[in-house]
Parts: sequence; C-alpha cells; structure tokens
Amino acid sequence: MNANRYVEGLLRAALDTRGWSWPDKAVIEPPKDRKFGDISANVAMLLAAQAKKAPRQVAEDLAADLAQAPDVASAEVAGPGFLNVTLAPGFWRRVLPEILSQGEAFGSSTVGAGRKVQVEYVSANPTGPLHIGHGRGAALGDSLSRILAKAGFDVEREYYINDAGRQMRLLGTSIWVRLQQAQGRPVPDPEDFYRGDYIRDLAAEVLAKYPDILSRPEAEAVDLCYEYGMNAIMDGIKKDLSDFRVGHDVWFSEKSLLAEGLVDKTFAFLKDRGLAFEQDGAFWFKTTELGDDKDRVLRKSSGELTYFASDIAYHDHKYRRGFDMVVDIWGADHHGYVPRMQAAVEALGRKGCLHVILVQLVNLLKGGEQIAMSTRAGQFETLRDVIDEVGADAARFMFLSRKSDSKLDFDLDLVKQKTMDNPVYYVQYAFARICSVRRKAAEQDLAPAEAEPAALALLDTAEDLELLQHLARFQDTVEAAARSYSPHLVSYYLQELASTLHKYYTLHHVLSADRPLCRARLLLLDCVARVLRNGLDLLGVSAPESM
RNA sequence: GUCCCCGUAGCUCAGUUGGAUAGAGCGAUAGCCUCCUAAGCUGUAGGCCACAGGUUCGAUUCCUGUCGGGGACACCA
Repeated sequence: MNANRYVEGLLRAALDTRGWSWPDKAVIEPPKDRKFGDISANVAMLLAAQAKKAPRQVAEDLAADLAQAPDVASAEVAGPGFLNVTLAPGFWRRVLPEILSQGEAFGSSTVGAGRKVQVEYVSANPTGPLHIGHGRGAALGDSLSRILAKAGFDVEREYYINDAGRQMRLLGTSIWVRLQQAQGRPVPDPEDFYRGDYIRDLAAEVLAKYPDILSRPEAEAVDLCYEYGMNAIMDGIKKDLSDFRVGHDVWFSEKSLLAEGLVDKTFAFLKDRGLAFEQDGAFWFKTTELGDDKDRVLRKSSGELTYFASDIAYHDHKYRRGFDMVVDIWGADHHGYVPRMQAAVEALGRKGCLHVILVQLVNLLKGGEQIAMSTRAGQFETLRDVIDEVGADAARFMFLSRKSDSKLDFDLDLVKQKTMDNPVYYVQYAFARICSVRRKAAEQDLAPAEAEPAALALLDTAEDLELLQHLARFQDTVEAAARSYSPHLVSYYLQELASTLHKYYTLHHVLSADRPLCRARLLLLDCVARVLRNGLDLLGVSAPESM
C-alpha cells in the first residue's frame, strides 16, 4: 500500500467536493518527526487564498472529511495548518500480502511509463586497466540502471569504446616500443606514451603471437600492436566489470560511427543550420549561440577530428535510436565538457533530453593514509586490486552510499572492517539473521503464517508497526532514487530498514513466542527479508543467507 | 581571471521538488548475551547547518555576495 498516494487520493476527493483545485506545490509525505502522524500534508496552507479562509480553518474542514475514511485513524491540524494523518494499523498490515504476492517485483512501479532511457557509463578508453575511479562510475551506472528499470523505464546500458583516434595510436606505439626494447633494439622512450608495466606484458604477448613482427614494416607492426593491445585490454575491462557485477547491453564502437559516415552527416546538419563555420583551416561549432562560453573545434586544421565531433554524432545516433532520455556518467574532471555537450544536444533539437552525472574523485586511503594515485602500477590503484582486496559487495556499497557529487574517501582498511563505518555488513547481517531464524523455525516445524487478518492482527506492537511502515515506503524510495538519479537513497533506506529489524530482533523474540504469534512474526520477517534482498539487488550487492 | 562541485556533531556523511524541536553511524561514555548469530541492542554527551544579505507565512534547502577546500578552463582525450 502506498500511504502517500492513498492520502492524496482522499484529499483530492475532498477538494473536489468542495470545489477547490489541487495546488501545484502540494506535498504529501511522512513528516520528519513521527509524533506528527504517519503522513503530513501542507495543502491547507496552500489553499488558504483560494478558499478565502484561514489555513487552519481549511485544514479543519479537510480533517473532518478525511476522518470519514475507513483506514484513517485520525486526522489532526497542527502548527500553521499542517494536516497530520495517522492511518489504522490494518492499512499498514496490508503491505505484507502485497510483498508476498509480488515477490522480487515488489518495489517496482510504472512511473517510468516505459519511456526509453539510455545510461552510458564507464566508457574508459581501452588503453589500460580500470582504476578505482572507474569503479565508482561503474557501480553508479549499473545500480542506476537497475533502479530506473524497477521504476518502469525501458533501460539500455551502454559502454562507448573510444577505439579511434590518437590515444589508440599511442597505445599501439607504446607496445611497439616496449616490444623492440625487450628485443634489444635501442629505441628511446617517446615523449608521450603509456608507461605502465602492463604495456611490457602486452608486448611480450604480441611477440609470442607474431614471432616475425620485428621483420614487418613499422606501420604494420604498430597496427598489430594496437589491435592486439586494444582487444586484450578490452577483454580485461570486461572481466573486471563482470567480476564487479556491472553489466552493459551495448558496446558501442567509435570507429563504427566514422565508418557509417555519421560524423560527416552531423557536420552537414550543423552547417545547414548556420551553427558551424570554417576558420583558420579548422571547422568550428558555434556553441556560444547555445550557452557555451567559447566556440569549439570539430575538425582541426590538421584534418583530424576532435573527440567532440564524434561525441556529437554519437549522441545524435543515440536519439535516433529512440531514447527519450540519455544519461551520461562522466568523471568530474570532464565538467567543463558539459556546456558544450548540452549545446550540441540542443542543436540536435533535443534540449532537456541529456542528463550528465559527474562522479567526483575517489580518494584512496589505507589506514587513514592517502595512497598516491600514480599512473605507474601502484599497489591498489586498479579496480581489480580493490575487488580482490575488499570484495565487490563492500566496494559497491561504499560507492553507492555517497552522493555522486561528493568526493569519496575510500579507505581500504575501513571497507574491510565489519563496523558501521562500513554499513554493507550491517544490512547483510539483517538479512542473514532472518535466514537464521527461518532455519531454526523450520527445524521446529514452524512455518510462516498465511497473510490473513487473524494472523496479521497479532503484529500489534510499536516495533511491528515501524517495520510495516518502513516496508511500505520501499516503492517511494525507488521512485525517488530514479527521479533524482540517486542510488544512495536506496542505500540509506536499507540501512534504516536493517536498523529497524535489528531493534525488532532484540526486543521481540520470535521462536519463543506462542505458536500463532511466532508464525505471524515469521511472516513479517519473511517480508523484511524479501525487501532487503530486493533493495540489495538494486545496488548489485549480494544477500548472504549466513555470515 | 572565468566556470563547476563541496562546506551540516570531534570524524565520515544523510537531510526526500522550501516545512514543524536539524538526523544516522563512527569515535567518547554508561549499560545489555543461562534466550533465534553481540557483525547486534539501549542510554548520555556532542550543532551559530562556513559567513552576510535577499525572496516568503516559513530557508540547511532557492537567489546574490564573501571566505575556505577541491576540480575544470587546449585545434588534449
């Protein structure tokens, strides 16, 4: 049962019969302080002018109407005109049969209305292994996709592979140089190339695969190095993501954009609309006309395309695929890129259809001491090392417990600890505890009660009610997380639910209660476990049955 | 210099399209296992929501400015 919607329905009906129209800024939500009831509404204050009455009088009128509804225990007026509604316990108990019948679908909704959303995340250049910063973006994108799908959006998850351009040539050259050096050729390190140890490993693998490579023409050799290196690194990235339980539906190649001539089409389109021009031998996009502070180059005077050029074509391609909304997850260091990308989207006629999430830096610590993030192979800088060190569950939960626009301190020692500084175990433990009770109950041949009024009525303590109300709030939480692109709301919800469960567990012994009460409580715990599992699943974190 | 993000308890952070007496964990401190997992529970202490104005019935939330921390400002990717 969705309490907010139930009360809103009652209020709308009351307003209708009184001939008042629904105020835009009406908010119906649980109040911060429980003593103000279950649900609080501010409509009376907003209606005062329209009703030509004092806010408190309007509230009194509405309270009288609400009090007629069967599930309303009380409706009171407080403060300047707040309407505080308390619902009957029977209302809250109805959430249990709902959870049982919906199972893993519980919490889903239709607010997305099937609208097509694309979420693009990670999209790291295949020039080296993923690092911990990529991990944060990966966890965020993956979890956000799950949440959006749960909220009824039609979600596609995508990884954009920058497999064209300078960086890729640099990768080929880097491997080629290392390969020659390993074979004793006196080749100096170029000014600009990749220095990580993994390049030497790749060089050795290339040599093993193409023993005659040293005798081939340089250009061909570099190509072989590039090709092999990119594929090998991409395979490694896919393996890392998969072990981090991060999925993508589409791996989109930048090269394919160029091959299909989409960049040229985009250029022509912009030129037709008077938004592009030639100057100093380069081709420019007039982004200043669309809110950017500087025009941007699409094709350099050297003839090379900038990344921006293919990014515009890429986004055009996204919208042509039918997405109503595109979410891009980028590192915060790309924030300067946002205005020009928004300008491009506007030029494409899709203003408002791009949402960019900037993920702030991850500060890697160990025992409170900062670990320098050098480009050389350090101790724990790669995502792989982090997964091996602390596990995917702990790492994901940590990433997803912060707003994306806050910097994140990721302390390896802390994340391994089993304390509330590391809440993943707190939530998982709540689930494991319930599983343990279930096992013990099964040994005593005790099964959960059927979700029938007689059994439900036994769940009558303050702690029962608190759990029921929390369960009923799950769907709202998912919707809020989807609406604001904020998986961390789910993380906080789960910590609160776990806390409520732990308190319940301590106060109300399940197995020693008399048989009907015990079975009713088992039913309740079953439902809590279900919601914990559904919530953890949205974060991509496992729900272990024992710890 | 211009722009973006952040500034809430000693520490790490929440605070739901502006709501009532600002929350949680950690740390500190005092308690709770003959009983379903103590990876847990309960109590206490701890705050000028960086600062100053503005908008309004009402601001931690929105606007402007100041201070402090971080980042971005290429015909780089």
